[in-house]
Parts: sequence; C-alpha cells; structure tokens
Amino acid sequence: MPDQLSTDTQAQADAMLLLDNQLCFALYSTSLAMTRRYQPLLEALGITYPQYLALLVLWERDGLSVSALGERLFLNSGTLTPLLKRLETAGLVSRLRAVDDERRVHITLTPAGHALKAQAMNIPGHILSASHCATPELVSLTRQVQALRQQLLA
Amino acid sequence: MPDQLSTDTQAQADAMLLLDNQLCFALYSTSLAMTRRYQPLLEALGITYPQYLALLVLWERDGLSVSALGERLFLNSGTLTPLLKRLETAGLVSRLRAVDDERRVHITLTPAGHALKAQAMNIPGHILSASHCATPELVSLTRQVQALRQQLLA
DNA sequence: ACTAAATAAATTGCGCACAATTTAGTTGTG
DNA sequence: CACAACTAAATTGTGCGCAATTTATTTAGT
Repeated sequence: MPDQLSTDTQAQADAMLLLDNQLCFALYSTSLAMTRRYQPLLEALGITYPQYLALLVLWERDGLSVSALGERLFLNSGTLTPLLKRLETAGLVSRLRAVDDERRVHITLTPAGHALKAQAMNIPGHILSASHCATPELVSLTRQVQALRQQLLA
Repeated sequence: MPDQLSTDTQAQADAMLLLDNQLCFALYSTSLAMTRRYQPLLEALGITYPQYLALLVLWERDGLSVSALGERLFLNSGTLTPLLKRLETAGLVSRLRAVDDERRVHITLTPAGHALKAQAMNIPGHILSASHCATPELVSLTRQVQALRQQLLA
C-alpha cells in the first residue's frame, strides 16, 4: 500500500515542521524569555546579559585571554572584542597585551569589577523564583540541555 | 553557630554564580549551538534561522498580521518588520495592509514561499540526527523547556 | 637568519532583539 | 462630530552573534 505509506510519511514530516513540536524553537524562545527576565536586574548593575556571562567567567577565574573566555562562553572574538571594550569603558575590566606573547589580550577585573560580584549574588535567587520550579528539576533540566549542547557542538 | 551558617550561605550563593550551574547559560549556549547547526542547511534555502521560524508559522497558517506572528514567535515589530521586509525582498512573502483596518499588515506566502516548504521538509531530520538523541527524550525536553518559558513569561 | 605556516585579536558587514519613540489609523465617549 | 484614548506598525539607536577578512605576532622548517 504505497499510497498510505507515503501519506503517513508526509504527515510525519508535516508534524515535525510544527513550531510547537520543535525543540530548537523551545530553546530559542525560552532563552530570549530568560534574557528578558534578567534585563531589569542587570540594568541596575549597568550591564547586559552577555556582559554578565563574561563577568561570571571572570569572577571564577580572572586574567583569562579573549580566546579562553570565548571557549568558556562558546563565543568568538567578533562578539567578545567589542563586548569587552564596553566593559572596559564601564570601568569593570582592563584589557592588557601579554608580555610573553603580544598576540594575546588578557582580561582582568578592576576593583569595581570585583565589587560588582557582591551585587550580582542575589540575581540567581530572583530568577529561581521567577522559574516557579524546584531546584532538583532545574538541575536536571540544566544537565539535559548541557548534554544536548555537547552533541550539537560535536 | 552564626559564623558557620554565614559561610554556608556564602558558599551556596557562590555555587549559584558558577557558569556551569546556570540554566540560563545552558539555554543560551545551546540555543546558539542549535542555530549554528541550522545555518548551513538554511543557507542552501537562502534564509536565516529567525526567518525560518517565521516561515514555519506561515506554513501552518498563512495571512497572519505582524502582531499575530509576533505572538506565536514571542517577538515584537522591532524585530519582525525588518525581517519580513527581507523575506519580501527575497520574494517569499508579500506584505499587504488590511482593507478593513489599515493599521494591520498581513503577511502572505508567495508561490515561492509555499514551494520552499518542500525543501525544508528534510531539515528536522538532519537536526534530529545531529542531536544524537531519541525522539521521546527530545519530546520530553521540549515540553520541559516550553513549561519553563510559560513560567518566565507569566 | 629567512620565510612560510600557524595563531590571536581586531575589524567589517549583515541580521537579529528590543526598549523607546513615532506615525498612522481606529474606537469610545459625550 | 469632536477628540481623547487606544491600537498596530514602523522607526531609531544600542548591543549582540558570527562569517569572513585583516593585522600583528609567533613558531617551525630549511
């Protein structure tokens, strides 16, 4: 019954194109919704969401090169160079060429950059409550999404 | 033992700021990784990822207004207007003011826009195989992420 | 030492996202 | 009818994200 078979395959392919069946759109729209939730909290600190991510990395480990920062954030210099210049203009980081290898630029937190961590401490709590979700479920979801990321980047 | 307590609270707050514990970053980086996977497939069709999302909606239901499209995609006119103008320039949609309410602009697929659906049919399969993940798990993950989105938008 | 290959950032150009504002059109109230 | 309140798109300005290219520096091979 090749007619029935081809109708089924067609219906299946059609179902896969439905917006609300697509994981990619769920991720895309939820990530944007998340950024919108962060925006007013971060505006109080004078930074944007991608700038916040860069600071999270630097608060863990200071003095990284642009490319090392890019490996942590999965972003390239085309995104990071202007972002880091804006953080520099804001007085939160300094950008210095390495003396041993002048191709490298190391990003170091200024005292103001370090101090901002204290103000950022209460942000995760705000987002946690906005998610209306228990911590174990959030941890599980985080791990699942991270695993998918590894597959997509492979 | 207030000293010990404050140390614990501090350690917990510190742990929440670790990049790899943050669901927001998992979503952000995975969404970008997903878009990068789509990019070469969509380039063959001459469209970008957000344009693809708009077309997914129109392939389901043609002739929507800009705001109706925005409600489906969770995007506003500042994003959609220029995107739709580019799809119009590409010959995939037409933008027409409604006769009964001239504030509204309705987006209609051209024959080329309709025809592109056939070419897009095999894209979900490519992404599915790149995710190295079984369909039931992807469906479950999609539902979890969609539920989170609803909480964040509430 | 010389130079080709490799590496690290920066730059360029384009397309999103979105807040805030503007323009145009519609509706409700007296 | 007047006209204020409302609504829908479009516009403006800023900041990503990234492919592709450029500039500067280092390393490796001869």
